[in-house]
Amino acid sequence: MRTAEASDGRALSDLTARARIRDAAVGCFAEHGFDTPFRTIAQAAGVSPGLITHHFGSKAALRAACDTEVLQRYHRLKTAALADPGATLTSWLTAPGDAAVVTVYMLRAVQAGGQPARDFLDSLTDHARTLMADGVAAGVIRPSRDEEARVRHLTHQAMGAMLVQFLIAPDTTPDVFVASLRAREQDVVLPQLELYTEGLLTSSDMLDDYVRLVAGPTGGAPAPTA
Amino acid sequence: MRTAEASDGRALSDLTARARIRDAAVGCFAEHGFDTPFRTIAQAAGVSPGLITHHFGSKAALRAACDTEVLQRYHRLKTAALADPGATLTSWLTAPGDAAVVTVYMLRAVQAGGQPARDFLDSLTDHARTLMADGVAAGVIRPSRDEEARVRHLTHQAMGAMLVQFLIAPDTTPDVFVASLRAREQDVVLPQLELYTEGLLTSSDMLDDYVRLVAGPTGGAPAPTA
DNA sequence: GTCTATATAATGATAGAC
DNA sequence: GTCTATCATTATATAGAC
Repeated sequence: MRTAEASDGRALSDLTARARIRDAAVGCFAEHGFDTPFRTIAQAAGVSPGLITHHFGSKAALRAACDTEVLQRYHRLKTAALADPGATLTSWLTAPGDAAVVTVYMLRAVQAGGQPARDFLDSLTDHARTLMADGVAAGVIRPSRDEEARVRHLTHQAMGAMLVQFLIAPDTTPDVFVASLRAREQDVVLPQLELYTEGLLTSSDMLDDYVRLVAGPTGGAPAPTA
Repeated sequence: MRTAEASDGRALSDLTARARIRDAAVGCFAEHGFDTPFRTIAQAAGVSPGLITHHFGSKAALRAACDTEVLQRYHRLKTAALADPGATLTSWLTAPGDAAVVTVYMLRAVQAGGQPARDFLDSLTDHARTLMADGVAAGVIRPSRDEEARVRHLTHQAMGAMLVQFLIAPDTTPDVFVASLRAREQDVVLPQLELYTEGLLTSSDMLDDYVRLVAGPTGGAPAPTA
């Protein structure tokens, strides 16, 4: 008899052992990193270490299963947040509980690099692309000469700044980390709002020169009028 | 007979064995990460693995010696670049050779987190602080309501974006990585110049609200007039 | 100072009993 | 399906010969 595999609610303790191991691994990976030994994961799942290998075959396969699980949770949280107009991107990414685990897991995946890092960053970029396009369409965000380059760069920049905050923070639980992010909010929101509102440079000479030099001869997009 | 310990020029092959091991470790750590086994480092240094333990005692001590060495190289490169008015910060960070090793080593140190990450980021922030203050004094950079928060945030953001580029790039040598950074320059310079020149938002409402809400009651710095 | 050989510890993966 | 016991690998650190 197989119980439902937590297609939505989750948190039920009567799951398939495979699902329980996977969820325990997601939690351990978020909390202690991907080098967490099988013994720790098995203990968290309430099973023996050998059973992990029995169900997943190898550590790489377990990691892959956790990656897809976290990506699914991310998309669930994303659609739930899009339905709530009051939630900003950083507000729900730093919510405690499941969102905190997803956020820290993604940070650790980016930290570890490789294809999983690219996959998670692509998902975040997809998210930012729609938000950015909506903002431009609504007139609250200035258009760019290269929208795709901008959304990628801003996503990498935002994720990178968050990753740096994570890397210099002491080792804690996901909930404690996102709480520290919110606590230090004033240190980042003011500079960020200044930058997004007023820019950094007093003159547009550097941008003008660059556009004339690089984007000009190749027939780049015309300068936005907004 | 002890030869000079490479106080400046370096690259001499007649160094103390300890220095040769340290330099080999710096190169291996930059190229293959801090998990490089002793065998690889010993082979690169032309010594036996046991000699590493004999000279440094433990792997943590070797790592610490490499950290201070790289920090010294960074400061040497920094002062050399400050003497050259034509060099920008990213231009000499992405120069091939010794600068590339220093850059990638620092990226890997930040990736690994902990106290070394904080130390390297502090040095980079110190560097940015003077550049930013000079720019504000020269009138090319807008003043901020909180200069210290801005310099920290912008440094973390810039380093974070570079780190993300590094983490999603395929494993290569430091020289190849910084070359790829320069090759992809147009993907990041245009969005960055747009952001630094024009900002992102069309309205200053969010900033005004935030300043009134948070910085106002606590007697924050007045809005810059530039 | 330097090397060879070894001790020790930890981990992922395997084999077989229940 | 699950567990216990074991294997094989890897890496750091140590001991002692030269």
